[in-house]
Amino acid sequence: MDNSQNTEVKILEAARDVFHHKGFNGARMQEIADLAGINKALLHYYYRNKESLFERVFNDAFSQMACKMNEIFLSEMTLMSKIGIFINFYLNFISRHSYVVQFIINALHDKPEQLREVILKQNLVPELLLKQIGKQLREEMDIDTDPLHIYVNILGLVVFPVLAKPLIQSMFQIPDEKMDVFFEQRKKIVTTFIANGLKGYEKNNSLV
Amino acid sequence: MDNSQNTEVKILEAARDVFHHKGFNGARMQEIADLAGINKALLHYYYRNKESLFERVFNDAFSQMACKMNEIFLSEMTLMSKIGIFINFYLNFISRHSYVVQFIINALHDKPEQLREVILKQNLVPELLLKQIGKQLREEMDIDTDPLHIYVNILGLVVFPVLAKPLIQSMFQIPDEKMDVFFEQRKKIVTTFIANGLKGYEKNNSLV
DNA sequence: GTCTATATCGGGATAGAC
DNA sequence: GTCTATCCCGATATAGAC
Repeated sequence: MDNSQNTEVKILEAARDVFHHKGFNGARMQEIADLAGINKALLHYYYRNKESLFERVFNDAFSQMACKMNEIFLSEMTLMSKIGIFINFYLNFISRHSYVVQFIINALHDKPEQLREVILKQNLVPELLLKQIGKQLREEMDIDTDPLHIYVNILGLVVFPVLAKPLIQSMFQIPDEKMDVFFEQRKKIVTTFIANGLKGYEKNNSLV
Repeated sequence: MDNSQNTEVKILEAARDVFHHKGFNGARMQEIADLAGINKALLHYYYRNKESLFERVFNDAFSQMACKMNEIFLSEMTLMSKIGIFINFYLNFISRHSYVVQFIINALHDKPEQLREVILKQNLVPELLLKQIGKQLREEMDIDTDPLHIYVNILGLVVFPVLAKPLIQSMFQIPDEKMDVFFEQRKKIVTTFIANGLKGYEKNNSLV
C-alpha cells in the first residue's frame, strides 16, 4: 500500500518532468521509468499506455494553472490589484517552470479534440472568470471592451517572453544572468504598461 | 537540371509543411517524401539525414521572420507607424501561418546550442534593430526604457494569442469563425493598447 | 537522379515468473 | 506489485540496380 502510493507518486513526478520538457513525441517511456527508479513494465502496469500517462500529466498541469488564475481573478479585490498579483505570481512561478506553459500550448496544439475532453471534465468555469473581469472593467474603470481581449493582453505580456526566452537569448546574445534581471524588471514594466494601456479603452477617452 | 531543381523545391516545401506542423520529433521522413511525391531514399540523397533537413527548414523560417522585422523596424518612419504596420502585417501573416512561430520557438527550445549557430550564420544584426527602436523611443516619445522590453511587449501582444489559439478556443469554447473575428479585432485593440501603454514610460509622466 | 529492397535500431507494449 | 525477457512495429538510413 505504502509502497504502491510511493511508486505512483514517483511515476507521476518523473512523467511530469519528462513530458513537460520534451513533449509527447520527444518523451521516452524508458526515460520516465529510469527517472522513477522502476522499469518500463511497471510503468505500463500503472498506466496502460503512453497516451493515458500523458493525459494524466496534462490534466494536472492544466488544472494547476487554471485554478490559480481562477483563484486570483475571482477573489474580492480591485481589478488592478488582481492584475498586479497575477503578474508577480506568474513571473515568479513561470520563470521557474517555463516549460509548463509551453507544454500545455503544444499539447493542445497537437491533440486539441482529445484534450478538450480532459479540460471539460474539470469543474472550471472559465466563462465566469471573463464575466467577472468584464464586470470590474465596467464598474471600476468604465471600460466595456471585450474582457477576453484584455485577458489575452495581460497573458501575452507575461507569458510570451517566457515562451520566447531561448529565442530572445539567441537573437540578442543575452546570458542567463541578464535574463533573470530582465524578468525581474518586467514585473514593474508590465504593470505600468497594462495600467496605461487600459486607459485607451475608457469610454470617454479622446483617443478612441 | 530543371528536374533536380523541381525536386529540391518540392522537398523543401514538403519538409516545411511537415516540420512546421509537427516539429522535429513529430515529423516523419516518410510523410515528407510522400508529400513531395518522391521516396525516402531520394530524400536522403538530397539531405543526408533528418537533422540537416530540419536545420535548413529552421534557417528558412527564422530568416523569413527576422528579415521582415528588420525591414519594418529599420525603415524610415515614425516608430508608431512602424508598430502599426507590424501589427497589421503579423496578425495577417501569422494567423495564416500560426505554426511558424510555434515551430521556431519549439525548435530553439529543443536544441538551443545547435540552432544558435544557424542563427549567427545569417547576417542579421538584431542589436541594430533594438538600437533603432531605442533611438526613436527617445527622440520621438521621450522614453528611455530598455527597448527590448518594448519590443517584447509588442511581440507578446501580437504573437501570444496566435500561439495560444487552441488553448483559448478550448477554454472558452470559441468556434473557428469567432476566432477569425477575434484576430481581426485585435489589430485595433492592440494598436490602442500599445499607444497608451507607452505613455506610462514617458519621462515626465506623473504615474512613473 | 530516382527507384526497390533491406539493414538496423529504438521504443511501446506484453507474457509470464516471482 | 515488481521484475526479466521478448515481441513487433515503425522509422531512419543505406546498398545497389537502373
